[in-house]
Amino acid sequence: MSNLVSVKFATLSEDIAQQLSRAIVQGHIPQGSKISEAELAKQYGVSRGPLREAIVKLEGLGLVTRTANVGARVIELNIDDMLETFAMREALEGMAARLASEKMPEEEVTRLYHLLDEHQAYLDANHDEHYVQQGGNDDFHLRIIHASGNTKLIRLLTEELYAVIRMYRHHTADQRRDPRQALREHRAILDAIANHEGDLAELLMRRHISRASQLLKQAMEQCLVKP
Amino acid sequence: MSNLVSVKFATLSEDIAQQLSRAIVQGHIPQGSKISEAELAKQYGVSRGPLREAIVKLEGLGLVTRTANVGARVIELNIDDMLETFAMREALEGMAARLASEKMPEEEVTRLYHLLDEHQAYLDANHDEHYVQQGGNDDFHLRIIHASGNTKLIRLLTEELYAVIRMYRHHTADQRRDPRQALREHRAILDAIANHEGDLAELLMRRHISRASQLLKQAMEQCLVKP
DNA sequence: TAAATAAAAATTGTCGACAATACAACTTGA
DNA sequence: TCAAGTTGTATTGTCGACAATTTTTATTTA
Repeated sequence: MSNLVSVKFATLSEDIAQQLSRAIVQGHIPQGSKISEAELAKQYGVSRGPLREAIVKLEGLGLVTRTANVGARVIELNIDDMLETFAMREALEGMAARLASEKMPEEEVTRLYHLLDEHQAYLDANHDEHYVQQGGNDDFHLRIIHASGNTKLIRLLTEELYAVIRMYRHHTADQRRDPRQALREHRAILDAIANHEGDLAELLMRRHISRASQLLKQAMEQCLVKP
Repeated sequence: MSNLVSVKFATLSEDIAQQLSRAIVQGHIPQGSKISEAELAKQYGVSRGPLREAIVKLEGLGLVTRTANVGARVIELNIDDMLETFAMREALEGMAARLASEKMPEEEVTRLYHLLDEHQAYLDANHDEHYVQQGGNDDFHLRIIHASGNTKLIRLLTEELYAVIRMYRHHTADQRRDPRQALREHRAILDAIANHEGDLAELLMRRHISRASQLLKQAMEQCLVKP
């Protein structure tokens, strides 16, 4: 009986999985900590069955690691793992950008240009304070991913990889020291997509993500924000 | 109490997940069929608990889809899904080839050349009958993937994506009509890796996989081998 | 006959209890 | 004192039973 709102899902298991995922991503359950079934079950007011099922799902998402007869632990963030994750993200989002440049409808291109204009305006108004776009519908990357039209790719990126990616964002200090640069890169990517230049869109997206991973790496080297 | 050998895993859940996975990939449990918890539990001689856990894992692997209060169904293979899967595979294995060209040790390069020679000899001896390399240690692709050194990439490709990919291989007729062409492509990829030409290795791997998906598509259009 | 409703059966979701395993503390013997 | 073995406790793995939901079947009505 802990968390604020318990959005009612169809089953307890889904509900718990969702809550646990958020708790881990946002650091309420610290990295490397042990997941005690009995404890969490009592905490969330359910029996161990659904909770266990939720943990198995989290293992599939890569948020926890499980060992037989020992239990589950929250993953620990480190630079090597981050680089690995971002290498995969580079490959997959690059492909998404390529596909998007073939399939994105004109209206969505227009809407995305408007979105970038809004971001620009935000930066102008807020003294370059970087905008947070964590998974909302106004996240440029998510829009590109969805425009790829590849449902499997969408699922993998948005439901699996992004859980870990958000975790890295949450646990490291504000790494975007030059949000205008990121915005310029977004605009270049969108230009390529608008012109249906798949190769270029992929290239630019990969560079963009590669650069982000380097920035994140630097941020992690300086200080890993401990929960 | 059905399957031939029940390799003893640490937990029943792992054991069942493994067996179910094989049964689905090999078509012993037909596509689109319903997974009845009670029935399978009796069949494998376990209670519904571990079996349920196994099903949740299979859902994570994308082998079954689950809907609340209704149950799990084996996925149904179709061309669109196949193309989606192979698009992801193209992106990820392309990245793997790129990384492998940076990290693969000389000895492994030599061993892989020998492996390709063996394949060549096999084709010469067996009248171009295509060699089956389903997930064994002599699978060229798996060796490249492992040489990438990216553990997350390895896990995703070998444990998740390849389950579905093997399923497509199993359920479609012999699609490789020109195994020598595939071998030539493998050799070209390995050449690029040996020369540490990451860009080229990635490009060639992507072309290779793209070509394979086109062949598979043609095979599926002609006849989907029903179980 | 067909559609709509209600009862029944089957299946999934959840729970509490027991068994098996792992880890810690303690004892024993050299 | 230290190593090995033993016991005890805590945690996970598994099970069978009950509750909730869906699907099927039977019944009623237009």
